[in-house]
Amino acid sequence: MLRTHTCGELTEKNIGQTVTLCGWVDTVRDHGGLVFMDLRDRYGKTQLVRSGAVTDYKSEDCVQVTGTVRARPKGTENLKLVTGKIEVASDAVKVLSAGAPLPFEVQKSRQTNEDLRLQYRYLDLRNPDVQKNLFTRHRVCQTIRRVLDKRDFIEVETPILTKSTPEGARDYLVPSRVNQGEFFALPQSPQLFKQILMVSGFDRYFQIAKCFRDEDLRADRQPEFTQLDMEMSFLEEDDLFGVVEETLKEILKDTPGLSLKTPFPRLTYQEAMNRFGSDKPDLRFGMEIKEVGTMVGKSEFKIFEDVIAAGGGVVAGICLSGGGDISRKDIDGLIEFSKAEGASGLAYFKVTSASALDSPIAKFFPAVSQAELVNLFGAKPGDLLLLIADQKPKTLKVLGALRLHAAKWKNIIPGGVFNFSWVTDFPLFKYNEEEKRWDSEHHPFTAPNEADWKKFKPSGEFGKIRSRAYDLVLNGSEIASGSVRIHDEALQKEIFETIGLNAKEAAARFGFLLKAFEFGAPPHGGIALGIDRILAILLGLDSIREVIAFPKNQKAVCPMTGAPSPVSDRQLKELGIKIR
RNA sequence: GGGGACGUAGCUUAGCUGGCUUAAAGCGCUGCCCUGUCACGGCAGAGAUCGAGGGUUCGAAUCCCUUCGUCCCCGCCA
Repeated sequence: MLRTHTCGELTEKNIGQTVTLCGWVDTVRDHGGLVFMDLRDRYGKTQLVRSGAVTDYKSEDCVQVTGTVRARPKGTENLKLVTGKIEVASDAVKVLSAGAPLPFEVQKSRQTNEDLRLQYRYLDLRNPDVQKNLFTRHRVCQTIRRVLDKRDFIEVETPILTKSTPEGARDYLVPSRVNQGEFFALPQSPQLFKQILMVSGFDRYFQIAKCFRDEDLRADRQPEFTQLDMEMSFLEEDDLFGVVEETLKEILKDTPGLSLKTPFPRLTYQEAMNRFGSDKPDLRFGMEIKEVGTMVGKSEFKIFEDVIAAGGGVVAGICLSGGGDISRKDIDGLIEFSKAEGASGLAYFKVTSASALDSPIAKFFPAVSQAELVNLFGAKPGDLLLLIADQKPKTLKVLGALRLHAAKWKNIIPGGVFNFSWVTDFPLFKYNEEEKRWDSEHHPFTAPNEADWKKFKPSGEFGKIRSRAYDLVLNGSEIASGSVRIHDEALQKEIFETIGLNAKEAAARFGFLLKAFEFGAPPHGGIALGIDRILAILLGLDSIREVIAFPKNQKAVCPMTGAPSPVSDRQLKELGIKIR
């Protein structure tokens, strides 16, 4: 009887059986008439086939082998690369589809020029190492659906062709043929639809949703990406954090050898900025920022004195463990880096003893101050102190960047660690210098911290108002962002007024949402998790392109299909569009 | 829009302070040899207008300018 197997399914139990195997030829070895091949299935598993004298096939041909499973002869059974103890002695090898000469070796595609990989993505994806990423992605999505279904979430598809609401990122626009001169936009996120679903009473919604943003690309940013979008009614932050933590815990269970402690630690935005100079702090290592203002304020170093005297200025720094042996050239590199980040300079001190510093500017600091500095940072001889003096926000930002830069350079960030944390209490607004007005930091439907709103709104101190927005951070990457929303019509109007959106404009953009809110909107909130980013980090990959089947390159072009591409005049005419 | 890196056989790279290069190596490819190999081994061979264009020079893969392509970062990403 004929039985069909994939390579990975065959074991010693199959010895004696006649099987048909289909797959791709991984390698062929010819030993003077005795020919062996490794046949590869879709899991990247290979099976050794002893194929007699048949040689009219080669690497990456798609073949069908019929033969008998049998034990390997003594001395050849302990092999690493193929199923060790058995082999298939073929009676017939049929080439189902011959492979053309290869542009690169499939097994080594990860070492190949990425442009070529993407151009021949189908071959790149034959590489088991690359294929594994998509299998993991599938597994993660199944886990998400299982966990959320069990928790009574319902997955709802929202439109891909939708309304342009030009805020935030640029929209991808789609011209309408039926309504010439009018455009759909591809969704930047299902944000408004999921809030409307709350109004409809689906109080637990999720969607594994494609989102589109027409902005410049990065290793962790593609024009189309996937997010796990969620929204819940009648929730408090803790409810949502719990669901997300449970989901991630289950996801990490799929990855052997990893465990996850919940609940995740929480930091406020202010804390994150003060301690790490970032709203997405990498907590895998210390090197926290310390403000040193008062003790160096007593120094005779004029630059520091002036900054502090100016008001709003601070002196703060970090301690680079073991950085004391830094060369003059590398110091210059750090100074240049700091300046590129906006600092006017960088002060550095090599720690020479438990109480003494070595630096071109050390002479301006009395021995007491030097000892205090060493003490403050808990520095050891051989460490390097890096200080920035400027207005507080800029100082923190530069030190945050410097902290990451120096840690990467010194290779002190541990690998194989997954460090999740919540960052809460983001500011509600940020000041737009160009437009001379306040903008929403997150989006205009984000609920303010109630106490802050009451306290600072009347006095117009909008910058001090915290919001109920939160981010989830993994190893220094923002992997999720969400908020408790506004469900009160009057409050929503006040927010619009604050960001300079009059009733008419608000109605034109979000009228459908505001209208929906008139009919009994429940308190609600939600979050969106970047699936691509999470996968890339969990799999230890540098780019989300590795976890996307058919990604775009840095110029937002698909090297395989050549998209985007010009269209015919006829198509344009039908759409009523003229190209300049 | 700005800063940086890279571009040399099908692939990965070396050479690049100008001439010892008739551009080198590994992998892959082709042919021959080998009956237990699995990163097989041995022998032989094909394969490169050094991304493109221009310039400097007696002489350019190498220096200069322009241009194209890819990647990383800043800006941008509510």
